[in-house]
Amino acid sequence: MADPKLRLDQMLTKLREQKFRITPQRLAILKILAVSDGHPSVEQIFKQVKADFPTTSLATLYKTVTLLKQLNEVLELGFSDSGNRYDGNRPYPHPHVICTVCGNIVDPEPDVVQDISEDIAKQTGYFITNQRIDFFGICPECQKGK
Amino acid sequence: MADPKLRLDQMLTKLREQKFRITPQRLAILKILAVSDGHPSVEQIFKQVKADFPTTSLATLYKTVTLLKQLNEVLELGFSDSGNRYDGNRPYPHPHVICTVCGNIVDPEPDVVQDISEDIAKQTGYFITNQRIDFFGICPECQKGK
DNA sequence: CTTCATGCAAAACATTTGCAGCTGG
DNA sequence: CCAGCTGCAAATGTTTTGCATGAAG
Repeated sequence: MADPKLRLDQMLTKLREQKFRITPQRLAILKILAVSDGHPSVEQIFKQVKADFPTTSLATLYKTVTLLKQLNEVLELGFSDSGNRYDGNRPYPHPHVICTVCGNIVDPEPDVVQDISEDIAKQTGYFITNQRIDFFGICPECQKGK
Repeated sequence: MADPKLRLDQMLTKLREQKFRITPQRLAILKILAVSDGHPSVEQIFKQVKADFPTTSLATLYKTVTLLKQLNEVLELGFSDSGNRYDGNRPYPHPHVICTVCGNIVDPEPDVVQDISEDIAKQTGYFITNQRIDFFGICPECQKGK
């Protein structure tokens, strides 16, 4: 995992470069996304943000996350059947392994996944811009619980 | 692509085996999912279904799709930022290539993607049950249109 | 006939938006 | 200062649900 402090600085720099304001609300959100421990949901981020800066609203959280997505400073994992999850620590596409029982999400070592975008592009004629690779299963903890 | 007539028969057999009723509404939905041309959305399926059996309601469509998902006779591609898409022709996990402009979805040849589930399982300790591999990009048609 | 399926309308959710007022730089 | 940000509340869009009616087997 990238150093959270470094990531926070990178995000702040990006905002300043593009003349976006650093508000206390945004700072509180950035701090949590820089760590992104366990790939939090909006609701989880919201809870933590309120501990840091209590008057933050959900709308602001959504707006900030949308902004960071546009700046490519946060990776959104969209799920149609539950809240989306966020990774601000590694904001580039990478595979995820998701527990279908407790919802925990971990990153496997990247080297097990070869990048086949080029093969796909050659074969389909698509100009590939992004990818999403998810594995679903049951984490070691939840296997024990059976 | 699997033969649509064969797929329809397979689905009907599965329903009968499990004592689910074959209603005209279900039959109309199954016919469309057996082809699944272009991986239709609920709205697209709904439009086609109504052409075949006009009194079908959206609720019934959703209920039927939910049933077929449980029977593993349709694959749902969930997207958090737009309607879900469905594939009843190949109802097992396989990679998809999605145009971010027009929404078209195609299946690449499966052989370009090696299955790394086992490596992932070994490395993370997760018991892997499912996977989802999506490539996003711009299809040949939409590239022309630029 | 009896049980299951349908269709309507209302509910449930996550997310987005409009806008008046506030505030960072 | 004042453009951009916040927070509230209302709107949105998709999917689910409760329940009375209808039809499959």
